[in-house]
Amino acid sequence: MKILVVDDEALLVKGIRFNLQNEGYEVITGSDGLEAVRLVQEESPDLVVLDVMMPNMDGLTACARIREFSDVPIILLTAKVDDMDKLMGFDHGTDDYLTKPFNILELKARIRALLRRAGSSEKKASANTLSIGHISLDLDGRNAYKHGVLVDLTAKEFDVVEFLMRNANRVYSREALLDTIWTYEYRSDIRTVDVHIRRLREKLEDAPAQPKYIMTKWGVGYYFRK
Amino acid sequence: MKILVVDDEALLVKGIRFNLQNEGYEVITGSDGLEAVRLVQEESPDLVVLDVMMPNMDGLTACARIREFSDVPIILLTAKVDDMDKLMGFDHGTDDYLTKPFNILELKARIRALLRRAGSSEKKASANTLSIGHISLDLDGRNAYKHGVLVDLTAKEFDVVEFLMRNANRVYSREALLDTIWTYEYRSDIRTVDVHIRRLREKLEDAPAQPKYIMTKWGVGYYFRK
DNA sequence: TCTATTCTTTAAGGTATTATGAAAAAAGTG
DNA sequence: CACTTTTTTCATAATACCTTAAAGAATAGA
Repeated sequence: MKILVVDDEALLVKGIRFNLQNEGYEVITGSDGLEAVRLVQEESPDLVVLDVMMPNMDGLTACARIREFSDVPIILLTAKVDDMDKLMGFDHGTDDYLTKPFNILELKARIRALLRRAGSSEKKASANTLSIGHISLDLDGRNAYKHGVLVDLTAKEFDVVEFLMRNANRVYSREALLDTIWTYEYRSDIRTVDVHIRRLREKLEDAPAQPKYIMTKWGVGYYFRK
Repeated sequence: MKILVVDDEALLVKGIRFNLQNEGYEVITGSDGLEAVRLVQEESPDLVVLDVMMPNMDGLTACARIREFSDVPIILLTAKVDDMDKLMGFDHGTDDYLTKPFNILELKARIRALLRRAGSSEKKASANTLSIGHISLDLDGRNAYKHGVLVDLTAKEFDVVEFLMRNANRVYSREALLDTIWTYEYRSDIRTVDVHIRRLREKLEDAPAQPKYIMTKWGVGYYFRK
């Protein structure tokens, strides 16, 4: 799966590329609207991530231009909430949009959803779950189950446990977790992670004080034990 | 891989150079911000390590200047925690930063990570392990295995055994170990190393009193026998 | 064998890190 | 705008870890 990412913030593009490549996607990048149109023509990617605010040609115009010859799925990134208004009113052929700052997990989720939808003619919607021990996640419904019993997790709690389960047995520092699960430009109190871990243990572990899955690696960080 | 290290503390630069060269990197050095910018232009290194506090031109300015013509990965070294605030905005084009004093292992790890990320177009995250005899390390999870059985190591224990295994058959004095694995400017009791070695033997050797891997070189230091 | 030196082991105190409780701040909702 | 829920922050308690010190064991050299 080839994904085109176009934004004039080089650092952001770099971060997105890194994350998507880790996910197994092929990533090509550009930095303005004209380039976006050209790259869609030349590379025919499977999906496009496009910033609204860009030099030369803005994302909305680029989007419309692309639609003249392709119906590749397009995700727009908007910086200001004001931009949303424009998006809502006009039909530029956008398939989805994301307001900055967003977290990488969210972008990944949307990309997965769009790609699945695009190729849904052949693919069956397989029950999308992730289970380790007595804990399992329903990724579509964003529900968690403990011993098969539904447990109510908040959005962030789900993000945290999903990330840890996807990368079970791998230790992540609080900093690393903040960087990937929280919004990419925000650095909040490091202890926030501890509190989320505690809530998850309360909700998912049989004995929260002696966790069997949501583990602490002393002096390093947290991990989900498989 | 060519790495540029710029810091006005000659001793620190020397230490870093020594360590990176041991790792197989080509190292060039400078001592102030102006020199940093010049050397990036002239030598086009693959990565830059830059101190924030320097004569002539500070690291942040140098970083921004370099970004005008190059997107080489840059790691900033900051002495005071106050400096961190400035970095937090990171519009300087920094890719990573490290607070002094740091230990060499951490710097190496960050360099490895950045280089991998920079050239990640080819590489995929492979199971990252290190095995000698019946002892193996899972570098991602920071777990150790003895005869394939998980053994719980503390953060420092893991650092020590990882270092020794990476440099198997090579003897290190206690001083050398303190310098590389502990923070570089700190000199704690020399016996601390002994205690860590003992714990490692307890956890990893079949017969801790007759070690087969974690060896003593009498009158010199310790090494991991391959 | 004896002595000096170096290494191993033990145990305890201090330090740094994590867990917990509670409450403020922020984000949704109707 | 009031109300609920979620997220973040902060303070304190609990605890794992690291370091230190000191005594005992092993080694090398005389």
